[in-house]
Amino acid sequence: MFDTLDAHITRSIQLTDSELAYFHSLLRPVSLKTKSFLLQAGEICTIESFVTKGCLRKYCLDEAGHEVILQFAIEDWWIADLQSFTTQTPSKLFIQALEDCSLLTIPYEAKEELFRKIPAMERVFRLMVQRSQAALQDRFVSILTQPAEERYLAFLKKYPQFPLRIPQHYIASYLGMTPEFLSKVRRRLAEKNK
Amino acid sequence: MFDTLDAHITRSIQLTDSELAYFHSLLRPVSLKTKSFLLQAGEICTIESFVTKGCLRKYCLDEAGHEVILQFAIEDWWIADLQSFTTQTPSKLFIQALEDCSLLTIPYEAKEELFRKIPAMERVFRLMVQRSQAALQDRFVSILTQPAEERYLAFLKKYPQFPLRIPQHYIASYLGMTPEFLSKVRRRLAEKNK
DNA sequence: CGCGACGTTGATTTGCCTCAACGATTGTGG
DNA sequence: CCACAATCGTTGAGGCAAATCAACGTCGCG
Repeated sequence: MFDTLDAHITRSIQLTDSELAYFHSLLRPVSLKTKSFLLQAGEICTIESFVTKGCLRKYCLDEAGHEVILQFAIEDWWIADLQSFTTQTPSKLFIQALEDCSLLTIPYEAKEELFRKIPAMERVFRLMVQRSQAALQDRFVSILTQPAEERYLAFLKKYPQFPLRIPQHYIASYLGMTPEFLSKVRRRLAEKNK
Repeated sequence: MFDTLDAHITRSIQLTDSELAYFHSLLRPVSLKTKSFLLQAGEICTIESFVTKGCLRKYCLDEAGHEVILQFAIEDWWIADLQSFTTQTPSKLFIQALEDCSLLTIPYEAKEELFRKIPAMERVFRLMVQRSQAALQDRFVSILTQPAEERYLAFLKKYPQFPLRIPQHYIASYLGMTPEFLSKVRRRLAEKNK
């Protein structure tokens, strides 16, 4: 159960077996049914979650009520509203299961205790945030510079497995376009390849 | 010279005087003339810089050669291409002085040594990245959901001092619109307020 | 079976871009 | 210290990518 998570960590730092066991002792397994929410706007994000099975989406709503999807998370990804988690203030985001999920979660206080006992773990999480920052920056630039069709093709190339398990209108939202337009983009691509 | 930087750090962790002195010993002051580059695409980002005086911009170029401004940095901000810095691989970004600047820089190896000697410093930088991540996420959402006029008004409210020292076409790029269009947005706003 | 979720299609609209031209200001080398 | 170029902001005409709105077909599921 902890294997891929441990591999994840030991890529950044070395831990002794007892340190690893201590880390495991802080984690709480959680199951989540399709469409149920791990977090809703207004709540404080009390846990960070590592996905061992299933698929989730993190999104926010604009004033008009439109969803903007900020992240998908599948197996071996972490998901949380770090802003709310770190400051322990109400979130503006939703985290929802798109499939039945199994998670390993760590509560806020446990994570702080982990950092006190094993300061090197700060490094693991720092590098994690840096990677997600880099990914967000790439998306930011692509939205500003690439037309919808190129964004969709790049998405297919980077995450070929996602369209197999994620409804198309969520992918449209992730790519910053309407579901109708993504449908038209796909038709144009299909006609090209005839 | 170190005052605001120290205040910055002690907001996240407590350091002894000797730890602080050690940290200072790792920093190198750098001066930068207007329009000169701290980093150019293709180079490896070897330093992280804390701005004690002046103003810089960080940007990338798309295939068509258009600039996309990712960050402005003024006094008391850090600036670097973290992606390139962390992996020590060639950057795709430019960092350029918009005014004559004074910086406190820390080289890659010195930062690693700092983390080895004072692991708690990982926390300082983790929290820094988290804050910049949150800021980028807000910009991301605003570009996807707000029209140009609202983005500009929100920018003025958040950074009222920036238009006084940053050329307008750079602000347009930061807000994800053309300089021509920002000019038209401003005219419409001026006419409203008559 | 009936309903909701999902994807598609077409008609219309629009926010923003592109391109081109033009003043105003700055700064810099002769 | 002036002249000229570069930088910067503005304006207008025209075009386009993508949004909006509305209707419809198809699944899968309770």
